[in-house]
Amino acid sequence: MPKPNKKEFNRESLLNQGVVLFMNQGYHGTGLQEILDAVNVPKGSFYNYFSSKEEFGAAVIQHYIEPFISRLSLHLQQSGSDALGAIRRYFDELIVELEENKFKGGCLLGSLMGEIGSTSDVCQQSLQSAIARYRDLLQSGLAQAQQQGSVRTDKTPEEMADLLINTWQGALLRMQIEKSSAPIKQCCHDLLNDFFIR
Amino acid sequence: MPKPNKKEFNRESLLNQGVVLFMNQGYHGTGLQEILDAVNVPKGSFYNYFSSKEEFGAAVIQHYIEPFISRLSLHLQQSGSDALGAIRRYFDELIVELEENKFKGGCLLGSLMGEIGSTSDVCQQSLQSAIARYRDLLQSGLAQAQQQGSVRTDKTPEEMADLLINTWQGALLRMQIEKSSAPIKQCCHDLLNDFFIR
DNA sequence: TTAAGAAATACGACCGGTCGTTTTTAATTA
DNA sequence: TAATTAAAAACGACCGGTCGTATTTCTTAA
Repeated sequence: MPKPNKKEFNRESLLNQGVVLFMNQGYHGTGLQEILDAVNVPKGSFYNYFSSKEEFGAAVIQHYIEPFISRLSLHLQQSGSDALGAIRRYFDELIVELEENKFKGGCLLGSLMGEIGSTSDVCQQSLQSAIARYRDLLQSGLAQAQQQGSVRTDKTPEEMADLLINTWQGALLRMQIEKSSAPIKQCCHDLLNDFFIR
Repeated sequence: MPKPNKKEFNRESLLNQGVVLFMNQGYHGTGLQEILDAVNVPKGSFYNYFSSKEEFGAAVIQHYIEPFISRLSLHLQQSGSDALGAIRRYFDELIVELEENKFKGGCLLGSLMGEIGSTSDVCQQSLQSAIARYRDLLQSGLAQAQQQGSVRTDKTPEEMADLLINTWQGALLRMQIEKSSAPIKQCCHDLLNDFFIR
């Protein structure tokens, strides 16, 4: 019989809900009770899944970044000779989704970097590794684009990947308080259609 | 005799401490008690100065941005025919100070945008106006630089000011978790010494 | 100038609630 | 029955905010 594996299901549900609530209300602004209620897991059971809120937060961060890496990775391997186009299409997809969400909550990584990046070592390390993985992928895409001749070669792929990530993060913050997608659109335009090509 | 004006002094002390603690621990991560203890103001007195924690947060935001506007403004009016140089020197100053602080706490605006930008209307508006004032000043500086021939003219000063602010914010977040000034240095270099000049 | 009255501020105790976590009990499995 | 896991109950600490009251400051009138 297919074991329901309720434990793994609950764990996943908690992580999913953690992403949503941490993104909308922040880490300290979200109580465990709120997360547990949303997925119908008793409070006493939480510590069967995670050893503390802090460790849970670190796990939420890793859980959050996974889909983004998968999607960007897919875009890159699909469009063989147009890596820059793949990156453009990937961010365009994100913009569409952010507009659908009415600009509620930008990027969990950005929000948590500011809120607990300096106070929680565990979460800081998780943020570091999440961003590093994301950056490495973006960097490899930009390196491809350089070889394909669509991106300037007088800057390293790493430098450009970092710049793109940082500007994107800042633009997401602006988007939230301006309630407009203009900042993120301009971010992509300025970098992907101007600065990175020469 | 010089009137002590204890009220105004206490109010200022609370705002100063609010900046420090909100920056290091976030809004929800900082209790009123902690702020009050640090400046020796009793709990019951807080609400003679501010009507709620939320309004206090909004006031802290305005209090925070003021020195930055003054400093940038001073740099701009001091260097008559080199507005771009003034902007460069202003950011270089910030970088030095951030390095001295060992990268603890980047920018209060960035942190609070992510944490409460979507949940507190009062603070969201305060963040909006603070950033708008800062952006307008930076924009006027870039416009000067354009007239002086040191900055490209095929982009509007507004667009460049927004890009610089957003990238700077993102770089500050990265700085915090990487514990390195490399992101903010690269931000200034990429924009002020490359993208903005042609 | 002074006395009296009104208003604002100072202050600590305390409110109901929620926080993250631990301990204890109940249920399940071996 | 013994061992393992789930969940309920309880824990102290702390949250933002309110209370009554004591003190100061400001306003007014004599």
